Order: sequence, then structure tokens, then C-alpha cells
Amino acid sequence: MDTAPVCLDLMVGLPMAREPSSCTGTRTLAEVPSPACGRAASMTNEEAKILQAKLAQVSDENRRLTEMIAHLYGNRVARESSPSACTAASPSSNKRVRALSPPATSTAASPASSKKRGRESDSVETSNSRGEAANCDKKSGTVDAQHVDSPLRDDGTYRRIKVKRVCTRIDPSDTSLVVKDGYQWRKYGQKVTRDNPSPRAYFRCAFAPSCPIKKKVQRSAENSSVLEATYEGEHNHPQPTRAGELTSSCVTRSGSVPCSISINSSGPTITLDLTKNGGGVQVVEAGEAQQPDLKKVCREVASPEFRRELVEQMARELTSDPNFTGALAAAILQKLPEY
DNA sequence: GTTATTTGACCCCGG
DNA sequence: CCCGGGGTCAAATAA
Repeated sequence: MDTAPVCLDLMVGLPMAREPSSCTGTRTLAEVPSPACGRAASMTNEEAKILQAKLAQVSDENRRLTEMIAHLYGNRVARESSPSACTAASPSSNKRVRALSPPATSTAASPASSKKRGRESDSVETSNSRGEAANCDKKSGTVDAQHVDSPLRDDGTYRRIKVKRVCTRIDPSDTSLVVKDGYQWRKYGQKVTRDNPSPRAYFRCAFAPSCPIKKKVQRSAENSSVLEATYEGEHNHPQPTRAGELTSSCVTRSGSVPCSISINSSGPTITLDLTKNGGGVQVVEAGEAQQPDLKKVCREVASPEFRRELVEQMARELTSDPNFTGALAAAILQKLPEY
């Protein structure tokens, strides 16, 4: 890669995708003028001030959106949480758990997390998984899931990281640490841990680069035919396919669908696959019998008129956003040679 | 040439 | 302050 790094945060309020450490999208103002991140060194003071002002504006917007998301998410979790044996916040974990995200400027469990933040997620995992492993081995079924919501305190606000453990029975001779859960995963590391001779594999969501979820897969120490998968966080996107089977034919080699939309609101799944028919929309319906209204909506959504309107609307939204145009201008400015 | 996986090195934290 | 362990990075390699 010999392209000049461009610091352009277009993901206001969203977890940032993994980027080179020298050019992380979300930054505090004080960090911005680093020469390693763009061409700030070659700019005039005036240009730098303009960019800093714009960045401050974007950062502020980012912070507000983050707070809003944290608030909404907190409300949702509070509504969904019901007392059960499998769902419990670990009180003893509170003292060890820290916020998963950098203060104020990023949402929870950013995949752009540094190693420092990685330790934080470790705290979450260890706080509730130790001592629960035995539950998996005794199961005769294939899957044993546990949900643990970890309350986190960050600048006075609570954040929750959902930690889910899934145990799957596999063939003991099967050495691949693969748990099929319908999502596409990208392996980014493997480690042999002290308390288990079998290696632990680390996965990130390959479907959406900005998806904060992480998965750890390891054979059970007591029973090698049991695969323990630990999910930290939640997907910030719908499941790409139902059980990863319906549209497997259109999954690219990289394991991701370049452009598909799934609508799944606790009902039948609708997948708009924009990769088929030369860009045309194909509606893949799955699940229960479609209601007449739903079918009508599907036809409407698949129509060229709807697509055109959708694209135009997105373009209007982007071009009317002063933050976006400002950031875009700044990025272009940085890309230009010093004329 | 592109993308995913492997794997050794590095970093950070807790004891 | 040092050491060990877990998690992540990133270059090398494979597909």
C-alpha cells in the first residue's frame, strides 16, 4: 500500500473499522496534527485550523450520537432482560471490567480496538466464563448457549457487552475450530492457552468490517469432542443468511456478500441481493408463508423505480450533510499534491 | 493478483 | 519492577 493515508471519518457514531494504527478514524483533537496521519505537516496553519474546526464538529456529533446509541441500547437491553438462570450480570466482575471503547468518541467494542482494549474484553470474558465451562461438557445436545450481559461503567454511563457461550458437539477427529452459526468469520489469531492444550482461535465478523463482535473458539479442556465458542458483543448488522445456507451460492470467495440487505424482524427473512442479475434486485424470501402485504412490499422494493429513488435519496442525504462535504473536502485536500 | 489463514512477535495487564 | 499469560498485529504463506 503506497497510498497516502487519509483521515476521513465517515462513520459518525459507528464503531470504526480496523485501520492502520497511525490513522485511526476517530481521534481526539489533540491527536490530529500527527505527521504520521496525513499531510498536516505540510499544511498552512490556516488550513490546519479549518480542518481542526471541522474535525471538532464531527467529533462532537460523533460523541452525541454515541451517547444516544448507548442510551437506546441500554433501554433495549433493560427491556429484554428477564430473570433466568442463564442470564446474569456478574457482580464480581464489575471491579475488573472497564469500558470497551475509548471515552466518549466511539461506541462499544470497536473493532479498531487497540491491544489495550483487547485486554478489556478479556476481563469481560474471564469474569463470567471461568467456572461455567463444565456446563457445556455435560450436555448431550449440540448447543448450549449462555447470555451474560456485562454492565460497564464509562464516564457515568452504563454499557453492556453481551457475552454468549455456545458449546457444540463435533467429531473428535475434526481439528478445525469452526462453529457454523450463520455468520461469516475471519480468523485473526490463534493461541494456546495455559489451561487448555488445544489452541484457541480468534475470529472477527467478516461480513461487516465495522461489526464489533468477536468470537473465540476452543475445544473443551475436559471433552475434546465439545467445541466452546465465546461471542463477545453483538453483530451490528442482520444475519447475512439464515444459517448461512440460503444464499451461499452468491457469497464471494472472501465469504462476504458485497451488497445484500436482510430484513428480519422476528418474522420471515427477506434478502435483497443486489449482486445478482447484473445489479438487479432479487428478492429471496425465506421462512414462513408470506403475507400478502409483505409480498407487495417485496415487489415494491424490488422495482427499479424504488432502487433509483433509494440511490437518489442516499445521494441527497450525503450531499446535504455539511459534515460529510466538509470531511470530503478535507480528504481531497489532503490527497492533492502541494500545489 | 486477491483474499484468507497461519504464526511468531509484540503489547498490555495483573499478580 | 519483573514475569507470565491472553489478545492482537502483521508479515509470510497458502488457496
